[in-house]
Amino acid sequence: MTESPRKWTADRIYQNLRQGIMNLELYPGSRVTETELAQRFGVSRTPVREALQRLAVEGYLTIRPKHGCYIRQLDVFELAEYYDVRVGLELESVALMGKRIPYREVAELAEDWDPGRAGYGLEGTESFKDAEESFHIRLAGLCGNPVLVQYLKDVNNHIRIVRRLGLPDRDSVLKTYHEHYDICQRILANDLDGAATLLRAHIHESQAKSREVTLVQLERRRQALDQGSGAG
Amino acid sequence: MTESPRKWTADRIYQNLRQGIMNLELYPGSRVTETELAQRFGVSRTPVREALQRLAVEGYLTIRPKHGCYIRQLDVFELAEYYDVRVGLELESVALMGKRIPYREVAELAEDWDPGRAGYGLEGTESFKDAEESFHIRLAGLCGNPVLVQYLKDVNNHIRIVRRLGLPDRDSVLKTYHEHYDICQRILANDLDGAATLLRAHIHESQAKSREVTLVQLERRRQALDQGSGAG
DNA sequence: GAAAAGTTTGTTGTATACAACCTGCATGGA
DNA sequence: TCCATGCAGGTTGTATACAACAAACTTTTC
Repeated sequence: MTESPRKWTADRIYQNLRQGIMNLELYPGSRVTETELAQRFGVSRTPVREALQRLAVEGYLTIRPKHGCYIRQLDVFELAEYYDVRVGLELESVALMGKRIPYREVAELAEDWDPGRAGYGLEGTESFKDAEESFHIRLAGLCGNPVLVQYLKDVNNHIRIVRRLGLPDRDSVLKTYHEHYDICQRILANDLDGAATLLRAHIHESQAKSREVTLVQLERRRQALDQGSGAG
Repeated sequence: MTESPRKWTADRIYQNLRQGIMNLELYPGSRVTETELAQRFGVSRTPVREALQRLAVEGYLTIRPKHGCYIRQLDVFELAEYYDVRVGLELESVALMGKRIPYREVAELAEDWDPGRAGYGLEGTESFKDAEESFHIRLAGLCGNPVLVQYLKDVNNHIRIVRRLGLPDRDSVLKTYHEHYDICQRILANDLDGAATLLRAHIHESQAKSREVTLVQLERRRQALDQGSGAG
């Protein structure tokens, strides 16, 4: 889905809006109109429409037929549901490794998440969040099922918004290193069930954390936007 | 994703093309152009473009940027991958029932698939295929995670093409009844792990069957299209 | 005869015009 | 005071025009 610049204008708008939604610059629930966006980007409505339609299909916003587009609301319950889907997909990816365990690749992955050489400069940075997400994608990728990975990426698209909200402290970074490492080790030890159990717990922790963080951060962001004016 | 008629023209084209792709009237790999479709439906290119873009995002066709649209190839390996995703999602839905087992709804579902009162008129009909798919959607729906169900529906959209290819004989219909019924019974007996095991095996059987049937039927359909001319 | 360059045709991408429709408000009546 | 009707503004949905680009074909040259 994240192809290279496919259609210059339309794709630019798409990427731009997507980022805006992720960063909560486009506040959930707010309305955007094609005309307004077309003016803002200095293009016609056509590429804007294309971008909006894509975003709608992908779940970033909802289109009320003859009325307008609304940035998708973050619903804490719905977010939790996405996490459960993640569990289903990621656990199945581990199960699929039973056919042929990709020892070498898992070992490489484990090396990158060795708590001994943990990147202690990363805590509190966006890049740690990216790395965390990347771990799960890489791990799932090793099952040899690109379709599953595609679905997992799609799920990630929906939870990334909240995934980035709370910045992790040093302890939770280290904890993540340990957990990722342990999951890999279980796989290397041929204990796929054990890996699955750890993975499930790991994702459930994220799920719980996301629930705590969401409402607080959302409110904070709202206040910032209110003060900083309507960010035209 | 299967909303009611959202936008008259564009949605009509979308539904129409989607059906065409499902029924293999639009043969996999063939090219379609916006202009051609616009003429065929007697509308302008705009709604056609919208329909094509949706179909592209949903994976029914691929758009080569300045060249045209190609109906998605059916790849037997890829289809198998979709089946594995199904396993992941459906098994997780069963696992999620652990929080609160919906006895009454599962009992109703079991009743509908009681082998004793099996609908023996159904074998060989399209409606049996629909019912089969519906069982899995209903079952997953009972876990109380609409997002998961949405993903499962999406997966079904991709495998429905092949799911319908081979018509089932009487034996496999009865077998399906038994398996569906047994899965429900395990859940009612509070044996979610047992249900999961059965479910996994059940889906894997479909997966294997689909693999057999696909290539044969695909070839048959191709020949029919060749004989019956280009089906303008 | 083969390869390369220029041309031609066709298709998509974007801009704009117009029509249908929905929403909200104001006005009028009960 | 409350509800219904009509009007106005704004927004989307569709049609069409034009430009940019890609691929295929033809022509030319070696």
